[in-house]
Amino acid sequence: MIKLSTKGRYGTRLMLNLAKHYNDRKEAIILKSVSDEEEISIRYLEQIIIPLKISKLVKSIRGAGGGYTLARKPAEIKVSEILQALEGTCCLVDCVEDEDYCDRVNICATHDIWEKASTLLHDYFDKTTLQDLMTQEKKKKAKAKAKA
Amino acid sequence: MIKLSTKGRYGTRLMLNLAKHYNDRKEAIILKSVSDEEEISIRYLEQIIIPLKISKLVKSIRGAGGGYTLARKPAEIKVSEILQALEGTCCLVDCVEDEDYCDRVNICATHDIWEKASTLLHDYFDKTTLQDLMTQEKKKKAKAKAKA
DNA sequence: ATAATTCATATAAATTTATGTTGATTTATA
DNA sequence: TATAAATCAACATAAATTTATATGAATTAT
Repeated sequence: MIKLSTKGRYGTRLMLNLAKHYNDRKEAIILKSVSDEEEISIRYLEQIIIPLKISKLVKSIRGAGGGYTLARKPAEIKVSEILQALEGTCCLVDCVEDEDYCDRVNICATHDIWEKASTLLHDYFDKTTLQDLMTQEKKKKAKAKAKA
Repeated sequence: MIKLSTKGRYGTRLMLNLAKHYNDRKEAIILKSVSDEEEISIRYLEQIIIPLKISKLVKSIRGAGGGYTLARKPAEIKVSEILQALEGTCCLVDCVEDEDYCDRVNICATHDIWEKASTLLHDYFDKTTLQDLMTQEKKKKAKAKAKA
């Protein structure tokens, strides 16, 4: 499997969860709440949110009544930014990002297809925002409801 | 990083190497030769080639004078087949392949974007064959030579 | 017989994934 | 001002997976 790490997956769900509450009221959300709703260990979420904070995708409010909020509106946060913060890059292989990684780069045809594939992924994630995810989720829920 | 495993990377190079020699003469190629040319541990190649054999992408000839050959012409072997054999799937996340993996599938919007991204990747690798890679490599080498 | 080679398993090292612990720091609020 | 709630920080541990090497058995051409 070409693997998206749990950091990337959980981090995106974390951000989507913050996005949902961002719509309700702009209160700070505590990780415990995200942990309960998304069924992800709070200890792991604590590790995952650090790079999201460093990349200024979330803001933290310390102390009692504190928590986290999105730093920007859901429509202004791209999935590519989330993955960039968590995975470092959208590339499939090291040799795409770091040309010095392997001295075959200039003669290796496989390098080119991993690069092209990485671009396909990045372009897709770059045009998908948290707002898009919320819209999509509403659709899905309506569909699931209609089915029941 | 959305990571293509070394199995997938090395396995594709292994197949491309066999493809190159398939053109010369259709002799069996020993892994030692692939190991030398691609600078990949022969022990690791031995492990990687097993699933390729199981998926009938390569044929093995045992004993002295033996080795491996492609089971079909390079133009008839898709990169998607190689990755399928080595990675099990082209999917980015388990929940795309196995709907029972997570009970949120029907309400989770992130599932949908991983699925869409997986499809993008698969479609691309499905239209790329070993022959395409060889053509691409010739181009690259000519370019590198012209530059020098 | 011998040497070359695949085939099969075992082991080891590295990384990812996840949880646990302890405590410091900040801040709302009673 | 004391207390509780929450982030922040720095570890330590452990399970699972990936990556890689090691050893030897089985097969076959010469």
